[in-house]
Amino acid sequence: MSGLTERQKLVLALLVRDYVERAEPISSGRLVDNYQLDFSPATARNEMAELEGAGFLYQPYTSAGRIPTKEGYRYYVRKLMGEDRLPKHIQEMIRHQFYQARHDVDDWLSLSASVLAQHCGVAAIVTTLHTEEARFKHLALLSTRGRQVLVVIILNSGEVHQQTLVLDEGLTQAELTTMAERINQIAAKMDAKQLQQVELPAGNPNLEAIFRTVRQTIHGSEVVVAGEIYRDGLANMLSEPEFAEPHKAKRTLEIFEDRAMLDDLLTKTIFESDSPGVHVIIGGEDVWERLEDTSLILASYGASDRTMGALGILGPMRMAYSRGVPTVRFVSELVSELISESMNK
Amino acid sequence: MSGLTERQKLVLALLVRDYVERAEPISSGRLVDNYQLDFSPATARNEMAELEGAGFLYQPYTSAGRIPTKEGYRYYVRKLMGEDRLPKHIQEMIRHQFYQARHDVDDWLSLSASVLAQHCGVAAIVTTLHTEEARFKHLALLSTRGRQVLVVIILNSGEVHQQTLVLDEGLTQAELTTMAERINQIAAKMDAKQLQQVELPAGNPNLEAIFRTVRQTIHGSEVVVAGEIYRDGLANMLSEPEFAEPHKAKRTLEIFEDRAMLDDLLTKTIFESDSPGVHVIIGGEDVWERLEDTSLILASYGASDRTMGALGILGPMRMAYSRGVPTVRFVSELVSELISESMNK
DNA sequence: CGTTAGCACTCTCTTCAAGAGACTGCTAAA
DNA sequence: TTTAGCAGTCTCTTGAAGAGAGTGCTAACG
Repeated sequence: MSGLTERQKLVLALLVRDYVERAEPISSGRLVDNYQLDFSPATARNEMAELEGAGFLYQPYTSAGRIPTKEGYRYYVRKLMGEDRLPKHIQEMIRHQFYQARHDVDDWLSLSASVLAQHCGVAAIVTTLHTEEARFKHLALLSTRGRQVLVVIILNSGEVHQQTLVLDEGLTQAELTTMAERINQIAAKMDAKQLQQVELPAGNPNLEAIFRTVRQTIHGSEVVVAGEIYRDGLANMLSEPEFAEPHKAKRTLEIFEDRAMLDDLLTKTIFESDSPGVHVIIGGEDVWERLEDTSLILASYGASDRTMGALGILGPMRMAYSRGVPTVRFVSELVSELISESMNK
Repeated sequence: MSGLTERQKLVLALLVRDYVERAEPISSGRLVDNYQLDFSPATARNEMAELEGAGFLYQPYTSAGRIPTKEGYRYYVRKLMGEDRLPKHIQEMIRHQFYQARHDVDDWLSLSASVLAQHCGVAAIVTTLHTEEARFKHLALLSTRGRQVLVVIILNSGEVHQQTLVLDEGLTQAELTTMAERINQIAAKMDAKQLQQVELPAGNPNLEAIFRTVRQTIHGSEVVVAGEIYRDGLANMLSEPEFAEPHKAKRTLEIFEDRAMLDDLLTKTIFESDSPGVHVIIGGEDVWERLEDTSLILASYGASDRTMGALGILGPMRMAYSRGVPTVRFVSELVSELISESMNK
């Protein structure tokens, strides 16, 4: 589907780069001038019209320059940006900052936030994680065929467990729904220990069987929960022109303050994704509505293969991805390295 | 010096109240109307002119309404505001929020921040404190008379210790300065333990005597250091019209992110002040330049007589002091109470 | 056929002037 | 001492005009 010509890719890449820097719609003339392209503004205009058709650019109004769309940024990050390492001298600078700190995980983490904020000019987040016993949230019972029942259990984390069960006697869907309702009330928010202590009315083998399933599911489960959150660089963001309107700034700050939101975000991207490395979330990826104009660059850190938390940056969609991605990657690797070392001692 | 007539006080109080609510210059007509005063706008104008002369009000331009000055707010808070308790039903609401939380100091503190932010509509800060061993920062030696020398030692906290010492033999100021210089280099940033391990060149009784003084000073000293900082309600602030200009919002956010600044602020107001209770810092009290347009309401909390930290709110100078002061007081008392109880168990 | 110069057209942004509106300070009367 | 009345001041809004920036289209060019 990558039906873009090389020149179109070039135009898109340069336009994103230029727009990130200037925060103003980029015109054909400017682009050709600024990057000494060997074709004329008219040609650039044609390509830009093409890119607009493909959904990568838009004009704020007829006859203004172009601005990348969400899709434009995504294409840029995935295919055009390249995977540069952070320049050596910056790596050294950051290493130095870490070596000067006290040798203590807490310090490294809060330093990470500060370093990320400083080097990327946006807001930074670092979270620690720990696992917590799972709690029961919701149960649904679905009759499938004969005495077979599909048991769906939802944990407080949102995690879903499914299991089929064969009951002693067939029950109608209505009866199953009533029973599920009952269990939902009894077991609301309980953890494994509390569930163990529930005394069921005797003489209902179906109820007992289902409840046993619930107990087993919760018992074996752990839920990843964010612990501490370190934040830094909020003030940076307010320098960005996109936050000139206070209500936009407010929205972004609310995201930044909303632990539940951040937890969800980090869990979903870092822990439920199978691809390792740096994750870039552009404009909420059409999942998180509130992140409409916001982007994040996230990575996990930890000792060897054990993930201990997530770190990254948060900024306007017009963000220097080509700087942010290598920086986040480098810091996450550095912190992981430091933690591993300190654990081997 | 309180040379204001009763009516002037009334006008000032109402004007502050009204301005806090409306965030616009208040005119004589509006004031009389809104509060059904039994004198005419013309009279109000005369009083306002008087109050302007006294430095409590100003006009943003000729023939606009009036706005309170820093001094206006201070007078209001000190003399006019009254010392209302928080209304019973709000007290109950807040208590409820606390009783629903887990019974754990960390939770109480982060909850405090959230409650303060919510009820006062501004940003909230809660800090924990712990004492830490003092470290050496700087030494100055001043020759006073004959063999008498004034030893001035500065700790890392900024705390200053003075002591006079009588040396074996008189030294010139130049010699003293050199010696101080030498010690400053050797002992930089050392704590008591490190100072103990320093081996001095033998045969210099003066040096030894002075160094002994340094050791003793540092040894007995502890320094109060802020630990965790809980913040909440940042987003609230951006709703205030004073933060419509991004650079102002940025300045305030920078304060909020600047741990060193907050430490200094809290230490100076809460711990070096002798008056207990709630402290109101209006417009930086001409000490902290960066707090120019900002006000804080702070109080300490802790079990019985042991201060464990500080909490309070931070907002624009146009802040609802009459709501903030009782709220901060109540929350600080409530947290103290909860902590005391939990320690007695 | 792709590329490009030229140009008409569109839309925003700035500037300026005029007028409305909001308050004040002053004067003179109550 | 208080207050009605009023001239004067300053801001804010509105509208129109003009400059500026940039595009899309057309037609010419290699």
